[in-house]
Amino acid sequence: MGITRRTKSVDLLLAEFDKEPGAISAITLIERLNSEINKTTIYRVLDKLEDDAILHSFLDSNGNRWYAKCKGCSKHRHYDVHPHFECLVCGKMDCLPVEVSIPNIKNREIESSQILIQGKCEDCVGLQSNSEL
Amino acid sequence: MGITRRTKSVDLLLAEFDKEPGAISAITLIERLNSEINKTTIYRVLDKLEDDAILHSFLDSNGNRWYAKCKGCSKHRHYDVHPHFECLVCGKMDCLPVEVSIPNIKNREIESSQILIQGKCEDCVGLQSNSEL
DNA sequence: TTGCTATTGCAACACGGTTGCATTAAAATA
DNA sequence: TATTTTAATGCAACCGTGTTGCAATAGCAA
Repeated sequence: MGITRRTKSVDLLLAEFDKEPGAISAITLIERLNSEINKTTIYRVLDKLEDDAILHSFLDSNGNRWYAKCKGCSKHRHYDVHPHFECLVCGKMDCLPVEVSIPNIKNREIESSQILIQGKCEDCVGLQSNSEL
Repeated sequence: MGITRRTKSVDLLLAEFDKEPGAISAITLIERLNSEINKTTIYRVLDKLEDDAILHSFLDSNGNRWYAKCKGCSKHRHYDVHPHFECLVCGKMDCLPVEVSIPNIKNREIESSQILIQGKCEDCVGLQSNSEL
């Protein structure tokens, strides 16, 4: 069941995703908004925004959940075949506008798939790390 | 730091992976072995077996960790580009002997990637579900 | 303005995993 | 074989992310 009432919590959470082009972790949202919204509420609203296909979520390599705005996710089916990219230098996470094709696998039926890529993002790929100096 | 002494815990854990062709979750191992090994020890031994590239680990869609025997993982680098397949019917998890190629992404440097595919496994793909009857 | 009920905050809990520390037991050495 | 060293273990207590139950609050339709 999705969102039926426009509340302060919904507005505040959506505002965070308007500020930020990439994904935001649930933990970060709780840190940023804890003076204004209770964490239980944050989890509940995120859940509903995902039901409504306004956000989609995925896990990072630590098992923590991240949320990002849906682009082209329908209410009935999430087309989340795009990979998520985690920058190991700055920690930024974003949705890659690429499609990775999962090959058909003999005798198996694929329902969904998640791809997490880790490396250096555009901002960090040029930078020299301390250990390389 | 990997394993330096052959202990009961190491033997018991390795025996579990000899019984089972697929992956086993940490939770399952704790359930199965809790009368013989303390859970702290289980986590510690799994960690070391991973350091030694005897096992590799990955997360499922709930953020729970699974372990599987390494085939072709070197001590220095894990070649875990193979996807992991989670059967949504029977819960079985296994390593797919396929390589999925991650395309190069402009201005980014890829260090590693994880692919989790969900669907029906070989044993469950033919079965009729109750809702379809 | 009233009434219905979705939403919220709070406290307590669930659960996978970790830490610190005293004890035990591999295995190297004598 | 007996001794010594120290890796490995068990235990209790803890940590962090997320959930639940319930009473209070606040959208919003009538």
